Amino acid sequence: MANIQQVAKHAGVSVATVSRVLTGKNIVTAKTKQKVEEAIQYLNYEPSMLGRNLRNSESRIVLILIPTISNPFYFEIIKGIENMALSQNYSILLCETDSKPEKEEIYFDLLRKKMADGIISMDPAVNVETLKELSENYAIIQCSEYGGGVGIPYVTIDSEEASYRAVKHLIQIGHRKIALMNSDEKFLYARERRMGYERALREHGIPLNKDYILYTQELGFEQGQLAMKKILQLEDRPTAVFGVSDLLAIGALKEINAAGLHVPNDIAVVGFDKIDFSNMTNPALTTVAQPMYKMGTVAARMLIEKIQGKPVDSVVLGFELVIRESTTG
Amino acid sequence: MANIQQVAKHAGVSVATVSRVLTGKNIVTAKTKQKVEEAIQYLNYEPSMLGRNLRNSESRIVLILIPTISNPFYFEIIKGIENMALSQNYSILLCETDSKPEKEEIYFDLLRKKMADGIISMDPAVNVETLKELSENYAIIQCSEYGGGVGIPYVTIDSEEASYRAVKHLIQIGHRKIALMNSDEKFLYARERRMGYERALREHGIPLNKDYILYTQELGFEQGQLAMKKILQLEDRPTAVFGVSDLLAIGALKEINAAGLHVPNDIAVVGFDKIDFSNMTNPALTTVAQPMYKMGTVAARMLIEKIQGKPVDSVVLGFELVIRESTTG
DNA sequence: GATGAAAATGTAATCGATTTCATTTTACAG
DNA sequence: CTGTAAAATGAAATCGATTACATTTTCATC
Repeated sequence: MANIQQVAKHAGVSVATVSRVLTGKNIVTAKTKQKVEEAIQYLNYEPSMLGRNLRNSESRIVLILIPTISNPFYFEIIKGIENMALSQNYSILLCETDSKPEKEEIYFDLLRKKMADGIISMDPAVNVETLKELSENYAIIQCSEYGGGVGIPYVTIDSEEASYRAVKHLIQIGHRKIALMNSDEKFLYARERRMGYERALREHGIPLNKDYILYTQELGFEQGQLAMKKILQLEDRPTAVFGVSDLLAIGALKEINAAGLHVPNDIAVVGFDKIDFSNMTNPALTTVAQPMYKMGTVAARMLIEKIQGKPVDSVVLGFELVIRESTTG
Repeated sequence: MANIQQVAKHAGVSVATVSRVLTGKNIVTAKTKQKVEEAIQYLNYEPSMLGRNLRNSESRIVLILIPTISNPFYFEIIKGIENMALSQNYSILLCETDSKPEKEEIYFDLLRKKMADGIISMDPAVNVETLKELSENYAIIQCSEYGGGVGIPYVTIDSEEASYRAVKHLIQIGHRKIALMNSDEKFLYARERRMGYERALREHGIPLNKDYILYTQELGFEQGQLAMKKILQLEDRPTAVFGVSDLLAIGALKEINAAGLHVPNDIAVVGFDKIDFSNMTNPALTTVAQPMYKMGTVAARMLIEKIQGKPVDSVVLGFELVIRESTTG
């Protein structure tokens, strides 16, 4: 509980000198340095971030905005962000918005009140207006999800292409009746994924069937079950389902099994994200793997550069189709 | 980017008066209050937590120590902690230790450097010595996991009784050959759960079979698969498996399915924790539900009271056995 | 209108560090 | 031994709030 004053006094030097030893930037005689270090040892001194942060006008905390902590999709990204942040002496504060503006505001306020130095937003439902406004004065990066054309740097993958490749895979193994379980198209990624889906069909001369496209409010397991229920009731039942999240696809799996049908023999299933659980289901899920860890580290680096006032450019990363039992038996 | 000085100047009052308006504690004339509020509006002023925190010698941040963010078991607890913390104007910093002392130290340092006001530890592998030492000067609560007899307040459930009830359920539906997939017994909860298992067997006159007790390094899916592989190779194959975490049980499920056996007809499975995914598997998992959200709110309240210097007592919460398809078909 | 207590406001110290600028010490050449 | 430039150190301002204490204002009462 000692402070820098007491260390200075005990070492017989000024606080400035102690500070120099602490930050290690300025030159200090080996002898005085040792005196100071002994005093630090003796008093069990730990520099207070409160004082340092005030003086430096920084908090060394970055915010990560996610809609919900329950979606494992964010795990690897968060790990990536965290490791990069930690290596630069930043701590991360995980902010669950529940896609509610009120909760979002709590965290925006943290930024305004200097409790945080920047934000990495992964919430597709984020208020883009406010975000845009904040980005004029604060460091903000969009990760994975992004609102187009607002001038906020982002890191993401090519959703359209990823979706195209997933559907193309289904077509190549013989499917022509392919359902799409999509998210609300107010989200850019949802529009892009539908476009990829349509492009694959078009390219293979498969006519678009509106009944095969379903929209869900959220990307969770229950929504997947519900959507699958509807699909199973269609007269001309699809032989394959592409869900834009693994949780949706896992919900579909469960529902198909419950109906006494077999995956992939009766219906093949493809997911999106390659969350840990996509490998634990029965059968294991074919899915699109985003480079999540990488995405996290890139986002963190971009944010820190933004905080330091450097200019940063948006980044589009690659992806990979992981073929497993739910499409190939 | 205005500070309190500028607000005071613009409103024609002293900084003390502005501060009084901000904190709302001291009495200020309606007229001056209005002047100040107008100035705040006009200058777009937001009080800096950096200044406030230094002056108040607090950071209003609490740390949550978890071994890994990938285990969904922690979700609900975290939500509980977060909501309670938020309501008291605290923010939470999620700290993944990977059960590594080095990472743990990073977060302990945050506490020592006044970057955090307290810690809720959910890491069973935490260094209890250091924790004990820290608890003399800082606010610390153990949640869910705890090292006994170190004098740090904790909130948990009665693991022995929960385990006893889970095994008793298996016995009641006719099983006598019951395997236990347990965690390393260096953890108190692992010892308690084995004791509950043994008590249930003893009470029903079932002799203990050492071969039926397996130990895993971690509580993950892969460890569950591995353990199940071993169990399937036993000469006298068990008809039921009790895993001390849902992830272990889900690993077992997958492995049983892969071996062409049926759950629960060939082998019944029981998990522990009632994570979201325990309901998404095929079949849905019978499991022990811990009151996770409640546990989180209680832990947070205890921590905040500790921070405020109040004395706090440990709490043991109830649990519930959730019977689903993996034991009853 | 004077008086005094209560209410409102202001002044200045404080929290704990960093950093600019001034001063002292060191080291080396002459 | 002296002079001087460079290196080391110190004094004090600063970051932005809160608050103890001092001072001023208000207002009921006589």
